[in-house]
Amino acid sequence: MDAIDRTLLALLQEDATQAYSALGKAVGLSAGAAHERVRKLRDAGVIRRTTIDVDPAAVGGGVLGFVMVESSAWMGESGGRFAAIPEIQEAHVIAGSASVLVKVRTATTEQLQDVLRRLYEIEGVSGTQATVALETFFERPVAVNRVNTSAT
Amino acid sequence: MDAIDRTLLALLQEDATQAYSALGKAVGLSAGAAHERVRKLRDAGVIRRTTIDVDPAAVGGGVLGFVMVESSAWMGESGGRFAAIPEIQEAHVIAGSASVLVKVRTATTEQLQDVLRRLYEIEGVSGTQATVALETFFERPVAVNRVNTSAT
DNA sequence: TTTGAAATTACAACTGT
DNA sequence: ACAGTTGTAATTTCAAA
Repeated sequence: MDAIDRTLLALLQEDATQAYSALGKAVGLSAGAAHERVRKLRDAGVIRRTTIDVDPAAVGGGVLGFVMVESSAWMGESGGRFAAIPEIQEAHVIAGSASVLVKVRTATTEQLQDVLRRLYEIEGVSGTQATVALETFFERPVAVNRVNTSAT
Repeated sequence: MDAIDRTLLALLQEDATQAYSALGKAVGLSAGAAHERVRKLRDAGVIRRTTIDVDPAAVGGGVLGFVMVESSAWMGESGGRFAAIPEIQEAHVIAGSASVLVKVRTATTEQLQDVLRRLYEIEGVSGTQATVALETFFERPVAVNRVNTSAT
């Protein structure tokens, strides 16, 4: 994991369709060498997968909400219950008064309310505190150009 | 945007490296037809880009925090100030008591604290309320298999 | 790093609805 | 006109020297 690897990651985050020859040129390497580096990053799990970025509004996810879920019980094993709600894009166990923070995308605020209803059906959930996003400044991939602390 | 398009989106979210022949087979179309549909989804902006999913922990982003940023002024034009902090992965203007919700990834909690310091340097920011994620249940792409409301 | 074969993409012209 | 099929040339991938 040196500076070249991080540059490759940043370039692929921007556009994963570009050819290895272009990647190699950008970092001063041959296409084969760039290819080999990317293969190793994949094997090491640094690159989890190649995917597409879909416009949420185009697939019925124009309303973005965050919900603080309060609980009266240990929620550490409840991940599957949250994952069963497709509108939930992320779910994190958090420190603090609430127990779980979820990120929700729906087409309408009515559907967001319905997600709250389904959240209450999960055992241990004792309350929710929902916030609607009025505007998204940005959503971007993890920054890779930073002093590294862990990893190979 | 019919059912086949949504299936193609879901397949590409899972693995954007697969060949059009495989995509076509999965939806009962020829490789050329699948290619044409994906091209149109790209042109329409439904597919914003092809990218890689990088493991945050491998690039110094093992600590995940959410920060509610309170403000004493209109924050609608401050997006650039937040974007200038690379550790911030997302920033949303929200309804409610706080003004902006940001998602932050750092290597350590000390670095998270330093992000808070930099947030206070943004004009109008009057307070922050940070929460650390103890565990991430899941983070996944937007669900595409849903009744569509907008779009072509 | 370079090479070369295999696979894939991108782009035709064509067909049917 | 529109969406899909088939065929083909140009790239690209990927393993091996």
